[in-house]
Amino acid sequence: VSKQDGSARQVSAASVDSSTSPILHVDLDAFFASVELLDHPHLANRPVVVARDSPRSVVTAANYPARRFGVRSAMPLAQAKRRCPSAVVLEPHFEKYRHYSRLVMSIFDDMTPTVERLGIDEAFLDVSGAGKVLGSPAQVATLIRQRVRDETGLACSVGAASTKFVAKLASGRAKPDGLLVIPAAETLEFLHPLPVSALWGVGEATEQALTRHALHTIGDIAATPRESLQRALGTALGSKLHDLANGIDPRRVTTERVEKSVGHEMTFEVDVTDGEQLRRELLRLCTRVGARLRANGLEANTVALKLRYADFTTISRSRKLSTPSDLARTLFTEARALLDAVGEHPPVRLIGVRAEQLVEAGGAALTLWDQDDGWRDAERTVDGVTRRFGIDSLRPASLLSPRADRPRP
DNA sequence: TCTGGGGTCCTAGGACCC
DNA sequence: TCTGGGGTCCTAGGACCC
Repeated sequence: VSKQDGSARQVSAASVDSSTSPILHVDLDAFFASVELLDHPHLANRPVVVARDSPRSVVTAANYPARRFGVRSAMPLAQAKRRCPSAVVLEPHFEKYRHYSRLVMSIFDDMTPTVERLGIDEAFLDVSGAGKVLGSPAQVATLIRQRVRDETGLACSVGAASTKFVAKLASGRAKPDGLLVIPAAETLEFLHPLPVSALWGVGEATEQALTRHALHTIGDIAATPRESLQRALGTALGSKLHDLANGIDPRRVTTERVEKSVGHEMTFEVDVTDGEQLRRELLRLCTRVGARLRANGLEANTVALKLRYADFTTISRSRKLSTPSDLARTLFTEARALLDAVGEHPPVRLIGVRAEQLVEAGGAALTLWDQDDGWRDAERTVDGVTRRFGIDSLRPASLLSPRADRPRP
């Protein structure tokens, strides 16, 4: 096991045999915060938190100085400010993050065709075929880290291992700004002392269940019969954890991923009881979901509504459509019916809508307009025939109160 | 302390069909 | 009168990840 990083510990990764560790997991360090700091270099050594500065927001990202105060992603912003009053809060700029993400991912693409993106700031690479041209996995990892730094100014950490799961764990242990190689033969030696919470798929609830059974380390899990784990955690999870704890993870690095759902949700700054306001927000969300479906050439077979009440209980209601659709009007009609069917309910803090069971759309779709009132919708060409979906008849006002419906002049 | 927004996957019960 | 077994689909909820 060898670690190489930019700080005090300098163990040359080149001295370790990485030939049995062809799977790389590359993870950008404190990504959103690091991107923001490119524009504010004078803040680099101060605690910086990226978050929308609103009463109910949470921390989107924190740099390492802020983490020293115990600030973590997903922590309520109010709590983060109490822990670290000196923190500078910066608004997020997601378009900027997507830009840097594309730059970094294209560096990965230069190394191997086998790149699996995992969200905006990490990826798996299988570099087993890169040997002749670029060198060993450790040499590829070092090259990646250098290029990412030179070309974007960002730091990333890399884990190299024989499986995805161990590579991901290794990149986490390499942070910040490090490289950690786990040769295949040293996998169990690396895994077994780690706490169960390090396992992929073990969150708070599962950790508690494992603690109740006196299982604290990955080694404890490896030594427990598969059947016992399945009884304690369910068939699928029990089996998966047993495999991972024993270093078994047959998942390949795959390049293509099919989108399974598209959704938007929004938390109100103040809980909402007014039905008209809920429907207005629902319509806005459906408009965004419809636009995204059309932009991706997809149609939904199912529409799901999500409500979170003031006490944080969350319900969902879903319904299969008679025909797949990518139109905000259809999504909204269904979502509104689901909302109406809920009946009396407590004040709402979050409302969301999700398009599920996606299929490829039947023809080429165009987003045609983006009007002053914020409404957008499409026309669609199928087999050379263009069907137009009304404009004025789809104005938000007409959907909210059908009386306002009127034909297009 | 008071909990975002984007997703994926699993479980479980009931309907329905053969 | 008391009663199958399997398979699939649909829906609701929850855990988890970044």
